[in-house]
Amino acid sequence: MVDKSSAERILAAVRAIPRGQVAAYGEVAHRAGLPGRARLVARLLSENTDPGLPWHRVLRADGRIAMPLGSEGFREQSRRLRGEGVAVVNGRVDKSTHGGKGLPGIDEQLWGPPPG
DNA sequence: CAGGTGACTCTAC
DNA sequence: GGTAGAGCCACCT
Repeated sequence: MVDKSSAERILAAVRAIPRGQVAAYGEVAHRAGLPGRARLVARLLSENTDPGLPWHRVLRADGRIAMPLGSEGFREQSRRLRGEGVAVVNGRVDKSTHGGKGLPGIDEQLWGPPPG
């Protein structure tokens, strides 16, 4: 793995996000080996058309969905997240209730520094 | 080459 | 908890 295209690394990092978990644009970019390219991640997701890509697991740094409430993409993202057991409240991912299912803490799984 | 834009992020108030 | 400003990178006009 020397250097595939930045896009491929980013897409790989997004696909690497476990089901029921979420990651921030900057976090994904960092994992992809592209620190500071959060905007590049956003642009890729906007251009991406792969239905198998868990793009809905990518949120902003504050846990907010990176789209206006009521927007088509917003509803799609929130719906998919809920389908995975992730609670979405007011356009924001609830990392406290876990949906009341006893799911692992999202913030402790992926929001902190990446595991070694 | 300069200026504007965006599914971003950080710091300061 | 919020808003405002600046920094950031890739792309378009």
